[in-house]
Amino acid sequence: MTRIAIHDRIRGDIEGRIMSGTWEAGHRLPPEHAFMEEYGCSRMTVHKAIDGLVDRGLIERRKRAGSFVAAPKAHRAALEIPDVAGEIRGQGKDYRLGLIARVEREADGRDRELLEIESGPVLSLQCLHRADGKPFALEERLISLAAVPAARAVDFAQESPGAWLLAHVPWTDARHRITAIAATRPIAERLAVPLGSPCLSVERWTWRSDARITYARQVYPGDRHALIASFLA
Amino acid sequence: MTRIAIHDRIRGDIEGRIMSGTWEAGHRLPPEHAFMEEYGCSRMTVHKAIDGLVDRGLIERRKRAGSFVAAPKAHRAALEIPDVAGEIRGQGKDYRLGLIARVEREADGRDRELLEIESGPVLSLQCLHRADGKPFALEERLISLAAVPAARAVDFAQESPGAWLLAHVPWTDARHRITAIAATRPIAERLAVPLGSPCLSVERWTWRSDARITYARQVYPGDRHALIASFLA
DNA sequence: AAATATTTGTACGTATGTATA
DNA sequence: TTATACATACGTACAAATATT
Repeated sequence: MTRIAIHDRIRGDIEGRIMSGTWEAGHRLPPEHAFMEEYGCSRMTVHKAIDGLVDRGLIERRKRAGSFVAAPKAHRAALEIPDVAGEIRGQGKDYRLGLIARVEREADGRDRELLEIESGPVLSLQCLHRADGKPFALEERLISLAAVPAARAVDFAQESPGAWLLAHVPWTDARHRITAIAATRPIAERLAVPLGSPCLSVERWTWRSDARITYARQVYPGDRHALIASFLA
Repeated sequence: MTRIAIHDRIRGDIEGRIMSGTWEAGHRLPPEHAFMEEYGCSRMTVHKAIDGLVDRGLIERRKRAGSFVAAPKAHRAALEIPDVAGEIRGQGKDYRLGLIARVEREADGRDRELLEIESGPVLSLQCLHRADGKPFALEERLISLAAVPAARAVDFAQESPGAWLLAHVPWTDARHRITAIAATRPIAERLAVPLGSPCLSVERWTWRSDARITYARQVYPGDRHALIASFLA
């Protein structure tokens, strides 16, 4: 029983040698032929193993020259940005959604800027996510109704906009901007924190192909929330 | 001239149909045989094309059942965390490093906790990164000298600890924690911001295999700095 | 409950193209 | 210029998992 695929074993072996420091950045790997012999497999199989490492940025290939251990890049970390509802429930807490405002309108200047659209109808939402009754995050969201007409019919008092969009709208690109801000009066009141206290602001722009779908800004009380990012292989 | 690889073309075509919404989440793709005929290529080639999409999480495969468009997962974003010096220079600004404190000592209670070590010598550094003369970030760093003895000999008044470690020490894992904090008095003074003003705190723990290498905490003035994370394919 | 057919998973060996030290 | 080493693709084969009959 070939419990583990040959290419996975080769990949793992190489990865181990890189991670352990045996093969440092810039080290030239043996040519694929050498692995063929070492593992008694075909070159395709070796190639596939290395393919995986190239995808992960651990190895760079240059024709004629060979395959090399890549120089460590700047730290890249994978930041999980789950929808707020899922995050709260994942902590075993009771999630409740409060819809503060829902407005359908023609895009005004700010809407156009944030959604990068010329014109068109937008849905503007403001809501407060609560965990075990306590304010958890304040969310401001713009949805381009031209891009997502179905959003008109959704009852966002029941379903959080993030969760609904995630489930119904595929995106091709998203960009996040994370800053620390001081709580303004409306934020302080909604989140029940002192005026001016530090808050974490996470803004997200989401595209599908070249159309902006939605803009969201979530504000968390700074002392009660942290974003965790893990090393990205 | 085969300008573009067949598998890349197939992959792109499928990706397009998913992204455009033509194939929604849960949609079953035609079997690999169908693509063989459509593109007049071998199954290996089709398989490789789909492999790429599986790696990116766009498609899930089940034997006998087929390949399916995956449900969109929670957002994962790639957070670039370059070393501060590189980041400042990348913005075309003049980088200067100020070493505030450098202490070599036996690990005290807090050191042991942050580095997850029983005991041993540590190097504690505090420094201020400046961009065009203005305070940019305050860094507090602990290095386990048992794991990185070479750090003893480095002149961290010349080279930023982040850059040196990145270049000299391979890591296998890192974890980041991002929060918003209020500037304490020492922070406010070093960064030249008002006491209590919001700051972005980025903490990082770095491992090699199972040994903790270093702990770092960087504090940025909240209104002058943002972390940018892009969608992770 | 068991047999069958379908579909993906892995790997082989071969061939030819391409960039480059 | 040439030999090397990666890049792509072919066709074949059998294994593994699982819907369907």
